[in-house]
Amino acid sequence: MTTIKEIAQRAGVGTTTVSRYLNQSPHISEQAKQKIEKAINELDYVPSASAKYLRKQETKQIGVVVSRITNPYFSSLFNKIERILNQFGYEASIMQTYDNPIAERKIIDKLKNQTFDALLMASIEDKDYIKSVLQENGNKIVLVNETINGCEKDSVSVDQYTPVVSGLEYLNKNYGSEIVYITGSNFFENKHGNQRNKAYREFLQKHQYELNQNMIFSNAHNIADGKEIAQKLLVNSSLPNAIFTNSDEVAIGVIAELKSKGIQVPEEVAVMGFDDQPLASYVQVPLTTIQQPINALANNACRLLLNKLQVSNSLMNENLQLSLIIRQSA
Amino acid sequence: MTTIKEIAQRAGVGTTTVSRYLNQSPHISEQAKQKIEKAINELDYVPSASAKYLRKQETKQIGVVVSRITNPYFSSLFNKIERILNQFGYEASIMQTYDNPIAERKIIDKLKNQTFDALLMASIEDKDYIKSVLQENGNKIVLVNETINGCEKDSVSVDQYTPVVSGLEYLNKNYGSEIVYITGSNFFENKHGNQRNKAYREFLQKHQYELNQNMIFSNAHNIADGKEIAQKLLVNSSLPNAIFTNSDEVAIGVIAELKSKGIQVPEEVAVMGFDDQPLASYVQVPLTTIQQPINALANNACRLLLNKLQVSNSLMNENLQLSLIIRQSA
DNA sequence: ATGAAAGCGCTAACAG
DNA sequence: CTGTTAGCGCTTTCAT
Repeated sequence: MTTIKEIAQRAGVGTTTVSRYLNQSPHISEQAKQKIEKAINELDYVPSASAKYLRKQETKQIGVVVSRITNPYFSSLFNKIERILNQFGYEASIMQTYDNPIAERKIIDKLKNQTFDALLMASIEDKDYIKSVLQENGNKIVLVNETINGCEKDSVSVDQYTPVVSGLEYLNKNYGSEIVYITGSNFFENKHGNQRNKAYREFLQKHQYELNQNMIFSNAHNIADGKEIAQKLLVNSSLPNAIFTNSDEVAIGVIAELKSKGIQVPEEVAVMGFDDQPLASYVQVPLTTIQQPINALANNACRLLLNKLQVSNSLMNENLQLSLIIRQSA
Repeated sequence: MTTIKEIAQRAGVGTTTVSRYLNQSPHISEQAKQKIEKAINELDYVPSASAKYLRKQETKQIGVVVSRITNPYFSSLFNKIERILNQFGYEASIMQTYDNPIAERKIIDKLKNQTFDALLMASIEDKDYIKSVLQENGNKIVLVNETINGCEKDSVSVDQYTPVVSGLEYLNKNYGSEIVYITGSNFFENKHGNQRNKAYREFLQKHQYELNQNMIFSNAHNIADGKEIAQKLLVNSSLPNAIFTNSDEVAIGVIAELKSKGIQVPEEVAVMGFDDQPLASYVQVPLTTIQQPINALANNACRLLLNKLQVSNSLMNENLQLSLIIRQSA
């Protein structure tokens, strides 16, 4: 392993000068520069990351926390974030929790142990814990499309309430009042924190529909979960008019299972997705879904983070709005 | 920032003892243990990663290089790799090149600067460069489903030649001899390195079909590329019998464009995917495709890497085989 | 424009 | 079972 010392010796200068060269400090003689460059090339020298980090007490690395990278909403969001952050001299890494609070804690440890200078969290498991971390490290975490009561200033998020109400009203008007509701959270435990769940509750209240536990499904995340829910629905004597899901992937699973049993979508049951993932328009029944403004979300999140880190930037605050995209599934 | 020294002071022991505690060394008195635990909790201490890495000259971090995380083949592969590596005390990070050799070099620098102890490369841009790196750091890189001439022992890969021939023969037999060929590489520059391209060339030769430049498309990677190729095809007076693609995403784009112009798939043009990505069976025309044995690939790659790193493991060498999955698109 | 030297937080001889 | 100390490779004061 080549070190700065060896480069210095070979170039016949001090380590300081090499370090200055590495950090493009201005005051170096052309001569020294040449010799250093030569030595670096000859020895294929790359400065040690950990030595630098230890000394500078910063890494310029940002962790982006998501529940799973296979979810296209998260991977698209990450791509956009990475590109923005790179422009400001930061590097981004995507970290997944697999919806597991223990994995989440390990990632938070990487903030505390200074692997990351800061974290962008697009997914949260243990709100109480994250809240406590936020108390200590308020300027090192930004929540992306996630909220914690009392931490509003650390969060960049789209109002989820209004579009969910619109989606439900759309379903109600066009397909009927029996609407199954699927969430990735736990509907009954998570009574207050979740805007989408709140929207469903209040939609029911407004129309004086009764809350039916059998029409609510929690903890759904992927295609397999969607299939499973559809199977449960299919054992009932009658099908609902519509199904409101929390993610396109879940919707895809629901539709696949329904169609495999000969049920027509949306004629017999309408299904609404969420996110508008890249493949939403290419699946067997193109998805009617609620689109996340991913680019604007990424932009605003990076803007808030850079401000917290006190790096000057000209990022503008973009308007965040979810919109209903009507295709064929509902 | 809390340091080991502060913990030592507060607990009334030396730093060594704290370090021993941190590294679960056996010889510590119960009393010391208690005091250290107390101090750690009170101060919310997490050991600095860079200090540890610098001192130990290893990070237990493995980088997994892919061209893009949004490609489900890569993200599924990464997930499997991550789980395996975790079992052996390593952590994995997914790094994307966006098909850009400069980004690739930056990732290689992270190997040289010791951010990563080793790299698993599922995607390669600059073969000559990677070959030279392999010469210096042969035991720190494993190629996953990529090959470089002369570096066979550093590579774990599925024979791509045979299944491509099978796929082409299948198309030829069922749909006719005019088969468009799409690759993610550059077909005409990359004459020898690519098994899939070689299979196409030899398929043509065997049947004495002529190689038609207009039927070959290079550098295709995603849905948009697929659409674009289909558009080019559509301006011709006659359509080919079939289209052989290099990835399900490209196939999805091709099919979407074709169908939007009223062309029936596979009746008018058959389309074959590649990879068997998770969504392959859920798209508008379920994809006939060639399945990558992702789990086995991940297993064998990790096995080779762990062996190179001299960590004992009981991973068995699994049989690697691509298989043709026939659904509806061809 | 350049160098000597201190020190970032940790681990591992070594000594006891 | 425990502590002292050197040193991993780098940046940064402080001289000159």
